[in-house]
Amino acid sequence: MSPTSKNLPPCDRPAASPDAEGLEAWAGRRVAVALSGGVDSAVAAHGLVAAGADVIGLSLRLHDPDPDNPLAPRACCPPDDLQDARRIAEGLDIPFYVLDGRRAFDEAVVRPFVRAYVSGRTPNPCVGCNAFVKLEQLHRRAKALGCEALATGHYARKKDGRLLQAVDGKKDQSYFLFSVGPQILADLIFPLGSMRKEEVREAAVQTGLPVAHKLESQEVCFVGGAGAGGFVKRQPEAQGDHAGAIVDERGRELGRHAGIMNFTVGQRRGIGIAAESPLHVLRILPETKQVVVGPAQSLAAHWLRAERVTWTRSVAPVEPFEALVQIRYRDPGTPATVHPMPEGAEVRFGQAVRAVAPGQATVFRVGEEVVGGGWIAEGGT
RNA sequence: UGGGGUGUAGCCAAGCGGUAAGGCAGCGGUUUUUGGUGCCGCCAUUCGCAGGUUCGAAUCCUGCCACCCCAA
Repeated sequence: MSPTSKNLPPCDRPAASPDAEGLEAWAGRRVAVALSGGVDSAVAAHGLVAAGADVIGLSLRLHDPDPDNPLAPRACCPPDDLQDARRIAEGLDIPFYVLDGRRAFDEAVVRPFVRAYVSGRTPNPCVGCNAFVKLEQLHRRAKALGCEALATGHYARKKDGRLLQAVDGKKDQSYFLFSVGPQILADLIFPLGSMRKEEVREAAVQTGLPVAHKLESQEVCFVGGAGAGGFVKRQPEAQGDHAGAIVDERGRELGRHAGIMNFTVGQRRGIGIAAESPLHVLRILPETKQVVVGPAQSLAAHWLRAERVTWTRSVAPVEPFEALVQIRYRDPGTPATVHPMPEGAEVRFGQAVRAVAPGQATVFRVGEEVVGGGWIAEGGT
């Protein structure tokens, strides 16, 4: 059978599947809203309140401030934001609860983040945070509170129970949601999915939300000013010597580096070696602590192997299918054939992709639907 | 101490009388709910050193120093 999207299993659509379109449908119904303290979730909450829903605001405390390692000013989900979330809830006159997600966050996000760097991979903590911490915890509480659905400020859409990209391609966050299981996905609402960021911002200003002018978050939330490398170095898992050689593709030593955790595949800056053309990190070898560098063209790859692959539909595909595959956030996607395998998948690209970085999330799309994704284990030409 | 060559920013390197290209590295900013990429900007009052010629020298002359090669 030739690989085609026809090989995807049908989607079993729950009769009461809450879709994002038409918030009016939620009038009089109880809905929880995840409030981060930022603009997006505030507008989402406002939309539901305006639609006449019985809204409950929920926030999650993910980590405590570290006085020795102050957070970057634009980090997402800092503890301070809980105060903003509360102000928003008060302004909307809705009940507001804060859950303690600190332990789950540490176990499911921070520890794996550190382990990944120590073993030469480049983690994306935001994916796991969304799926394993935020949505998991908030969804459970929402259910316990008798809510029919959980709304979030993600830029993503749902249609017939399927996870779709947001209308605003620049802000689309469906990538971060690939590992949200079908059970939770069925109960999610994305009120911002059809809005553009400017419209959201405008709506926040119009309705006088207190956080209307807050900046976009754009840093790993728990990593302080010293950056990921500095944070990792301080962790118990990272004790010991991670320094090693910087070598070219033939294995010749070109220089030394202070620690494997300061590099990621594709990286150019910070290598510190002058060459005729810019050098990029090609591979990181944790066993020998070597960082292999070479010219940009050596970053081209045609396949990757993903592990811990999950599917957004309740029936996982078993046959190969054609998809648009993203290998990093904000990657428009490259045509490829996805071969589902037990616990994983192998992806063969129709054209070269640049810098396949182990540890990063790869997401499989068919049209605008996110059908699944996994974690990059390795890639090659 | 015979001969030849080269000395320009951290590295590579153009310039060969008219007032210091470019690349790499580095630094800063921008883009971005990860990392990275990309993009923008900055980065030699000075050309191994000391004299001289000239209106004017990195470019010409003299001397010195350093390194490289050939060679016996």
